[in-house]
Amino acid sequence: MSPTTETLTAERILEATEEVLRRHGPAKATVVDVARALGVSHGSVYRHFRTKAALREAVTKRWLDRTSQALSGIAAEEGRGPEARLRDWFQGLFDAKRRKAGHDPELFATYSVLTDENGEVVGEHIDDLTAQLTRIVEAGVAAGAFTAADPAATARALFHATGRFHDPCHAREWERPGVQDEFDAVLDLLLRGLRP
Amino acid sequence: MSPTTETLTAERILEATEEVLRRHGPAKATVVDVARALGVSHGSVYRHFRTKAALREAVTKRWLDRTSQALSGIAAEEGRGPEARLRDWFQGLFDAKRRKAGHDPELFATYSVLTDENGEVVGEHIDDLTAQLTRIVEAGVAAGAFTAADPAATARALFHATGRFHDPCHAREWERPGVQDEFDAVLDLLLRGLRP
DNA sequence: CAAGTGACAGATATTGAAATCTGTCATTCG
DNA sequence: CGAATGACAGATTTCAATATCTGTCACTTG
Repeated sequence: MSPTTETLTAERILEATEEVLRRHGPAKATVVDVARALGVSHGSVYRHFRTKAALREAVTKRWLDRTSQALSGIAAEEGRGPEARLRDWFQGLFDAKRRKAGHDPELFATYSVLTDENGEVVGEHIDDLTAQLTRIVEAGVAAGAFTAADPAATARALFHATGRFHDPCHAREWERPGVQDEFDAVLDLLLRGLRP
Repeated sequence: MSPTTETLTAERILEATEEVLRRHGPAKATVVDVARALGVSHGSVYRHFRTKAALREAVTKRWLDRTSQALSGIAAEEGRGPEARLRDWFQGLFDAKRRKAGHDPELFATYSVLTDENGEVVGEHIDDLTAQLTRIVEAGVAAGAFTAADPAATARALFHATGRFHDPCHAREWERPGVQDEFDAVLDLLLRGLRP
């Protein structure tokens, strides 16, 4: 509480962990490094996170939450037609991923490792995204622009069918010329399939 | 040429290499192992394959060719409607992959490593598969069952949209309950999109 | 007494020397 | 003479010793 000593919070630890991951990469980032970065003993870190795995999981969750928040804006846009909204949402997802992967490949690789080891958290994130998608599909059905017996199932199918354009395991292919055309072709086909 | 000594052919080397890969895995399979398995010096192997990478590439190609051959039968089936043919083809692809991944995960992992390091060969294999798909789409268009301005582009879009059900990087998810439903949902959506 | 520490045991990672492998080529073998 | 060999240099991998890390906990500190 003194002016020079900030209290050690979970939030501060997460920030320091992100920084350590950015600097050292996922393989060499240690709890000791995090503690060093904060100027505390590693025992203090364990007071806030039971294990190293829990710490990494929390960082992963934070990162994924940030991404899905960015997209929720498009999902909520009420002004445009359902087709345009759906297209924009997927384009927004694709652009965000591609930008991250292209701009700082090492950091992207770091988070790919983290997501690989935290299937549970990733699953929740995907549930989050498909919930956003479901809302768009439902709005489309309500407006008579889409047909979907089970909007949630349809949303999941849309998400799976576009995996090539947002799943990290395809990141290498996002830089190839023509990916945007491939994306458009897939989305055209899917949107045709949604029409009544 | 003597009864006990077979001549050393590329074919025999490829067979021995597959066996060594099966036994030792991709990381520990060496050219020396292959030569030992054949009872020759490793120099002889280099007479048929310029490098270890070329040898592994040839094995990869053989394996991929076997898989695409198995599918070409369905692609050629003239008796059934285009929708059923398309569905069967993708179901055949999915089943084949899932069976391999589930039955011998280690061997599947071995070939996943091989395909990762041989992007070129994999690309040709995918061209092969999309060519089969293109034929099915074209037949559907000719029969008036499908609409597709550019059948080859549509075939590629179909292949991309179903990646989750044949791309090795999703192999972990193939054992989950409900995958078949997800597959059906995606295929339903795509088939709807193909209809005139 | 709540927040933080640091010594400790067992697990994991690093390191550098030794072993093995890759790819070449002059030589042998049939 | 063409196919096969095995010794070789440089690159890569293995292995065991050494160092570091993880997670705990009795203890200190403000």
